[in-house]
Amino acid sequence: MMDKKQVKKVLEILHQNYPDAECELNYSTPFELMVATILSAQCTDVRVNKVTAELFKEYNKPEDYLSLSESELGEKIRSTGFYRNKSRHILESARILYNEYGSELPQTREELMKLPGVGRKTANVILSNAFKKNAIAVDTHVFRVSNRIGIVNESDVFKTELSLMEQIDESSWSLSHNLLVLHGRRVCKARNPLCEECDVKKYCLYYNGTV
DNA sequence: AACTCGGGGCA
DNA sequence: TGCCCAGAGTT
Repeated sequence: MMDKKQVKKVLEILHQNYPDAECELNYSTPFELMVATILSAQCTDVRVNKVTAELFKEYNKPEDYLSLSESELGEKIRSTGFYRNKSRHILESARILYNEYGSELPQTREELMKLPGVGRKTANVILSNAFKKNAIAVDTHVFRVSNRIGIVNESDVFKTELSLMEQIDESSWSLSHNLLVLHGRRVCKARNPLCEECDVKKYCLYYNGTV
């Protein structure tokens, strides 16, 4: 496993490759970020962006969802997949936020994870991205890329989250999440990763161990 | 830990 | 046609 100095070097290289990383998940309100992140489960980013761009024109606050039925919202978000579950979760969460939180999102992980459809990953995205709480969200990209390179060596996403917090300075947790996601999407793909055009391959355990 | 939800894009 | 994608909930 890499030491912190090597990790920092890898992240610096990735940052040079992805200067747009800060702009990821830049929704205008925490509620919009929550909805978009719920929609993102097992769905590509371009489709989520396409759906939210249309949806948020009329439905961008919890109260906007109170009069929607599950099937009505389901049709609007159909193309993101799992739309019946997502529709139910979004409507239930909107109702809870309206009734119990004055339409504002809570800022603790415990309260966020009580909202239907909000798991640990989504809660951490909201904390780090909307509230700057310095959480680090581990999705499939972050899990795969950080373990391949050797930034961490863990068997599940929760342990990966804890190890990443040890390996990365707190001030760059949020940025590092975005860098690892972008690298996972564009280069370090789940299947057929583009190792030859990867700029951190010289540091990568996966590349140096298997190729 | 395994299973289910799911439409759309791509080979 | 078959495979895969910004996860979460239930058992």
